[in-house]
Amino acid sequence: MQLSTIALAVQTQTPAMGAIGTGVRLLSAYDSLFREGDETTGFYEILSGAVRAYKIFPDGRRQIVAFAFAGDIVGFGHGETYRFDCDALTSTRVRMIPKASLLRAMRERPELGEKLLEVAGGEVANMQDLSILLCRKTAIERIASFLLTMAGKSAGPMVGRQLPLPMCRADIADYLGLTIETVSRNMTRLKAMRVIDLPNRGSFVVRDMDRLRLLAQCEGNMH
Amino acid sequence: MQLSTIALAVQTQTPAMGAIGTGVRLLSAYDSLFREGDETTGFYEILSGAVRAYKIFPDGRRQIVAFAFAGDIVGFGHGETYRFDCDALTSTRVRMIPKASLLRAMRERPELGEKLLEVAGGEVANMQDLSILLCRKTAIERIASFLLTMAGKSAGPMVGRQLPLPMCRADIADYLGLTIETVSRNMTRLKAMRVIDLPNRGSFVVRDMDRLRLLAQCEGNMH
DNA sequence: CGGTGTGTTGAGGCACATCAAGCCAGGTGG
DNA sequence: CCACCTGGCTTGATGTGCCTCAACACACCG
Repeated sequence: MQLSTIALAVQTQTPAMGAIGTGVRLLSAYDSLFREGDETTGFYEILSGAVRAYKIFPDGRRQIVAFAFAGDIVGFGHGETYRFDCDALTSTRVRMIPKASLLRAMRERPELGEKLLEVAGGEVANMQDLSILLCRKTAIERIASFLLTMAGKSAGPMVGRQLPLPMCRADIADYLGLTIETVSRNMTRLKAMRVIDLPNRGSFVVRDMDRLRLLAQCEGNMH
Repeated sequence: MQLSTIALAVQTQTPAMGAIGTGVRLLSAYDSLFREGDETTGFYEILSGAVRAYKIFPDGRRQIVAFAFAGDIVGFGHGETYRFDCDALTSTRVRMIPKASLLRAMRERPELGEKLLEVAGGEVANMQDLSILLCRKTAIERIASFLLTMAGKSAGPMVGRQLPLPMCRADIADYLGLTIETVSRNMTRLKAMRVIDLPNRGSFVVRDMDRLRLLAQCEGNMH
């Protein structure tokens, strides 16, 4: 299943991490990046595609903790071993940044440490938003918020254009703390309200950004 | 498990931090440490007492993001300005660590940066656990988890002894994403089950640690 | 063509929210 | 010392949003 991880020893240059990263890996859909309990060998910078990070409970419940897209870095927030599973949603390229070399680079360039602290801070902020979303918002508010952030992820105009939605309903449900049925119902509800359109699997269109924002902001229809 | 988001493993006695801190402030109950939007002047080490960090929404809803106790450090995960309000639960002493001096120290001793990065990572992890708690657990599971972490916070034996519970029901409710009524009902339910005891306001006793653990682990009574 | 996996739609139940009293300890003033 | 108030907590009755269970629609594939 997840054997096709071809390691390419390519030195790609991105502004983010410069010359630190070395190995680039190519993942197919649902290939694993790392598993809960694995030793944390390093961080991964997503070059293209998308991944999901999640935890599975003994009783089968699953919580997707984050989606990450091109430009994001995953692997933070773990100690000696990874605390979550992480795998690709679609065909994905990642660059591995070994922990050791990151620490070495940090010794040489302390400003890098500051930068990383900032990144970590942003991550914390995201998680706080997620917590709020999960316990203070209704189903339709959660979906609206989710679609809004998904729209924000892709470059270019956000309205009236097909935007990628690379994850399946089950992934969305497990991220938002809902069931697939509730996700489906509220998506069609948003479609009926002419706020979004669902032309096909794997993409969506924002038709009325203002109302989408309104719904996401908890102001929408809480009577 | 998921409590001290802002709270971290940096110990008071660490020589690293020791010489950095300067001003000590004394707060009474509900005195503010900082407010959302304030410029981040620095971090605070809790010397004694306890604080809560929270966000208030335009519609009045409140989400407590973390509680922090003696030995914890708050103020991480913010950019130029603080991302949430923070104030004391009880009489509390804090030591302020100015941001500038921390950055200076980081340049001189890069290993400090590592430590802080670890700390930030732990914070992210805690927030992820909180997300899981908020959307995958039932009311009684949330309360059990909460009491378990509260028990873990205080030194000494955890069973059969009065443990401090410095926050009111409303604080617990806003942390766990429940109402005060639901918190109250499930606390008395745990008491009726002889898992805990509630001798008086501001404290609780663990009577059956195994069952408390079981309940917290999502295994408890999910039919 | 049936088989499978993903998404949609419908009916009914349950956990938690909401609304509303009532309880109890601490404080204050007569 | 008691009457009264206040705020935090508990308990009860009722409503509702989401879950559960179940069937169906549809695309894809051998």
